[in-house]
Amino acid sequence: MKKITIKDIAQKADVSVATVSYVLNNNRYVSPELKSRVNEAIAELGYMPNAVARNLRQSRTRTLGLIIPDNSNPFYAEIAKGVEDAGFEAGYSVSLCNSNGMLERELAYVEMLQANQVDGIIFISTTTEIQHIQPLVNRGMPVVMFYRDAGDLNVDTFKIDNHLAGYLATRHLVELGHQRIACIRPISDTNPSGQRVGGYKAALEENGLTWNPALMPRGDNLIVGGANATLELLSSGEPFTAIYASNDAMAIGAIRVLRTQGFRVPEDISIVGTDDILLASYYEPALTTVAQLKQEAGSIAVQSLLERIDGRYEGGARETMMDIRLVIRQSAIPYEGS
Amino acid sequence: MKKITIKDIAQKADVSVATVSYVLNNNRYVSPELKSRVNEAIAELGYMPNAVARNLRQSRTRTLGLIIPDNSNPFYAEIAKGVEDAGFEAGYSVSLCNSNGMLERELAYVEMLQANQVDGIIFISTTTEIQHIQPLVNRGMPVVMFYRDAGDLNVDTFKIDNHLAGYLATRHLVELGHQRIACIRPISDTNPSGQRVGGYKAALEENGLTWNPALMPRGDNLIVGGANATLELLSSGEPFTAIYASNDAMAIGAIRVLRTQGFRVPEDISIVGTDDILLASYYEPALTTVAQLKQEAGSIAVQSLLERIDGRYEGGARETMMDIRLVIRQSAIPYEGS
DNA sequence: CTGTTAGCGCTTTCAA
DNA sequence: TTGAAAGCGCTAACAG
Repeated sequence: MKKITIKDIAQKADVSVATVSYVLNNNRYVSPELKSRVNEAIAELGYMPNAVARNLRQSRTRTLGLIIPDNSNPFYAEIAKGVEDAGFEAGYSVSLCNSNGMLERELAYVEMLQANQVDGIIFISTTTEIQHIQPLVNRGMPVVMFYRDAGDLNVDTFKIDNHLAGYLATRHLVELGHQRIACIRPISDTNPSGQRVGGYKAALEENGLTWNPALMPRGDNLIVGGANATLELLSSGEPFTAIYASNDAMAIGAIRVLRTQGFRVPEDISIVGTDDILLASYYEPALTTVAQLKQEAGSIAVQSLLERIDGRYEGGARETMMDIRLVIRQSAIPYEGS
Repeated sequence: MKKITIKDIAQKADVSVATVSYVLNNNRYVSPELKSRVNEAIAELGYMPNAVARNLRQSRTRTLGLIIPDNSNPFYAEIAKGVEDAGFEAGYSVSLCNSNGMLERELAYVEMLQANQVDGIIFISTTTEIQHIQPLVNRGMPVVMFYRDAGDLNVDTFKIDNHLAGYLATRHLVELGHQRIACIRPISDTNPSGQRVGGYKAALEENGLTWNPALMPRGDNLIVGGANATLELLSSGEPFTAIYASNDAMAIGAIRVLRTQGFRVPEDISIVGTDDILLASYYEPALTTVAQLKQEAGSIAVQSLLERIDGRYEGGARETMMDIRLVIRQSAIPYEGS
């Protein structure tokens, strides 16, 4: 089966290849007469344009690279979906690249995407230090990056407003009537989960409540960490009716301990987490938490990227805080007084 | 920043572009002398080959198209991951295409992938009738397809052996000592879930047990369907100690009903499902079920596709039954006699 | 209003 | 052992 090219169409329609191209792209006046001859030929021969040739000629591919740790992780899957969807709307293909947490593989993909002349790259890097993408950016490749600092690179970054997350969760508990709200927090105050504690404090203060270090035990960012912190909290003797957990894993650890210690959740103690991990919606009780709008974030990232690709934005690095939202499930209920 | 091409390298190294190409691809003898001059020039100028130009010249792109309903559905996500991984190993990019269950969008992607000259397409179509890919195949595009009949198309198909699924699940229950094993099945015996019933019967017969229509109620392929069927089962008065549910949704419906009726699972009644849906592992008790090896299936699909792409296979349509595996969790335990 | 033609950057045949 | 040169299929000056 011989491959049909624009040349065959030109011949069949008895026009120049230029005219065929113009008909195809509808970017120059072509008389109805010729236009219909061309279209007929196209239909008859079943012609399909070759985008590779066009890409070479135009030096753009309408393809985006998406580098993520693992598309089978539902978290990244959501973002990927947002990217794919926004890409499709804009007429772009997206090339799926899982780094599997390996820097080496990430680098291999960066190279591959560059070779393939993708128009832009969306990046969820497996490393904190992102200097390895400097050459990319220097060559003028539009890049957007999730969850990382741009440093001195001219890339747009998308982050979550951790302060706001802590604030939204805590405010929810306050609005439910809770006054003694504990906070289970990570060892460090500087990591993402740690930054949420600031929002917790702010929400309390805004509502005339004070925060009390005795109600703010620390633990690892894990289920066990949440469990240990909760044990500490209980043994402190300080009364409380609700807990804000700075991430969902710790929230689940807290629920487990409370249960073993004879408390009911949410009847005795309400809990709000943060992150909306997969387990959150399946847990019993389903966890009220603060979720990131992942799919939307993916779409917005594409918009930013396209602005750079299309030259609609030519400034320096931009930082976007991604939308988050309180997801109300069953682990927090109104405080009934005592 | 001017773009560096093979020509610049040739000039700098004072050799022909041909020689540069040969060094790059290592496919012709080049004297060490020239080779090192070329490599130096490449390093100095920071040259990166342009795959688009190469693709045009070679009329192949080392790119695979992956059309699936939705990459954020964990089931497809797993398959996608297998595809991406096998693709990466083989030096192929994969273009992610979600049809979102819309035929229109699926068709748009088919067109897009063809235009982009992908070397092959992996397909999980949103429709049962797949005649719309006929033109694709006729043009010689290698295609593999999941869960669909090839009909008269020359495409490789990947399916699950439903009979085997029912067999494995039931045999597990038999091996646990259960003798009175009910089966919750769908309305129709011809859909995938229905075909599993044959395996159920076979496993029973193979072990000298007989199947009894009174123990085989039907319901919709949904949680409610499983619930209703279980109610019917209980009201039949026939004794049983285990249930094989022809899909996980029905299994969960069954568990819910058994609980409300005062039975414990698995202490009183053991249950095995099929599919390994997401909920299966998070459910309480975690569901023992028959799972498809999704990631592996994705990888194998790529292998088949590559065989066609590389011309290592030139025959007609091939049909592959995908591996499945019994996943033992907590919903089925040994029968303790009575 | 339409056609001619020079490339895009690379591979690969052919010739030396 | 190397180089010259003809395209791959298309776009977009430029010319008429």
